[in-house]
Amino acid sequence: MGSSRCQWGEVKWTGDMEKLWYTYIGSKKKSDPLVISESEDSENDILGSTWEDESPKPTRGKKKIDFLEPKKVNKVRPMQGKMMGFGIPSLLLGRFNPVPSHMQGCPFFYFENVAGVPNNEWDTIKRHFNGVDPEFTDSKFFSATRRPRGYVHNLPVEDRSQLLCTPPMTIFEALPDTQKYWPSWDTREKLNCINTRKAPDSLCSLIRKIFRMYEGVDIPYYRQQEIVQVCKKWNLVWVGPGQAAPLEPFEIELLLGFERDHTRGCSSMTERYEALGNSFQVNTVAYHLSPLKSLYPEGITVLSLFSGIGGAEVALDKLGIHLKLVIAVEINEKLRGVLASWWKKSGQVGELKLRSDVRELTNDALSHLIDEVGRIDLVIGGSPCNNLSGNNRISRVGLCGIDSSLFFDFTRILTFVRQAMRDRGFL
DNA sequence: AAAAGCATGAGATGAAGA
DNA sequence: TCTTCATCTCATGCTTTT
Repeated sequence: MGSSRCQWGEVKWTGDMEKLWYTYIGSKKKSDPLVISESEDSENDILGSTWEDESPKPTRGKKKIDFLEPKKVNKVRPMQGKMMGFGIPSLLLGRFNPVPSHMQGCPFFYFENVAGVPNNEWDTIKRHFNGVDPEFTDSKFFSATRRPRGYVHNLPVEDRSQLLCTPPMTIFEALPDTQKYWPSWDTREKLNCINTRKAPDSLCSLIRKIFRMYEGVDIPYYRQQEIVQVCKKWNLVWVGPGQAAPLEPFEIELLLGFERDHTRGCSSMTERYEALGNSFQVNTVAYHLSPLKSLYPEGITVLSLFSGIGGAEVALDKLGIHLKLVIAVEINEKLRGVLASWWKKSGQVGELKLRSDVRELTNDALSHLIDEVGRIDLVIGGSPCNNLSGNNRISRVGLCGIDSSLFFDFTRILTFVRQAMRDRGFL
């Protein structure tokens, strides 16, 4: 059942292919119309007549699929919403509680993590920041990719500004070469969230085969929907006729607001995808950090935790804020190298201090460090999200997870630094 | 040894409908 | 106001290939 004998040209649709296809779509349902469609004769499938006669029965618990042509075009979703609406925050001023007085002032702090966390962990995060509300922002308002994130900070929100160099805001603007291959029925304007893994080539060749199967005839609407579904799920773009492919690292770099080949220093493609998937979207962060420019005309001293490929540093630099001194803490040696090479390449004249592990920044170590540097103006970073991300099906256990628990080092370090600044009269 | 392929859903959100 | 339904998610661990 389901294994079809129908054949178009050289390509035969086998049971194995079908199984793989549905694995990639992510559907558990084996009673989807694909099976029905190819059980009997394939002629009707191609012509689509079967599907127009078939009245879609919205059975409970099953996924409803439109068999007919779409009646209306995609609606534009309103940009505002409730607490989790991910609007541009300046439009929502007054919605957030003010930062408690004892959390205001020097040093500023800026913490980032994924928006969709289990167990109401944002409440826990808020509690560990002494009641500072997270601000939820989606990078789709600053770039061509989605990236819904929560940011806890005590930065001023008045007089924010975006980078003068506005990034491409749509897929076609970001990837103009792909436009001529984009099927009309793939109506995406924004890419989904960049993650840490590349889509497998087997999926892309499967899509190629499907296009070859329907060579000369229209691809049925339900099949178009399936293809769009996998493209969304795996963030594929069209790089040839009927040919979808994952984003190249340099494309992700540009989408996230970095220079091309920013992560060239990584030791492998796998590592490069992983580092980029874990990174900030530079323009979004720059928007939040923009008020710092007028506050620190002489330059800024930054403690950057979980630095990764240096999204925070790049954002500050793009804002034109002079980096007097950056203490960057990053456990991956290659990524420290990426940051160091950017530091040199971008002509920084300030000092870059590299540390490897936030856990090694004990109170004693911090004390020494602060004696050495004097004053810290900004503590910034995003702690590991693997135990929080919805993509994790194995160990999505929350903040207590083996990696995500490093969050508590962020607040521990922040508390110590704030106290030290207070002791030195910098508050 | 290193890199890539492959199999693995729940849970939250928000729009639309009842 | 309540229900339904589509949509999306900074991934992990094992196996296979290079």
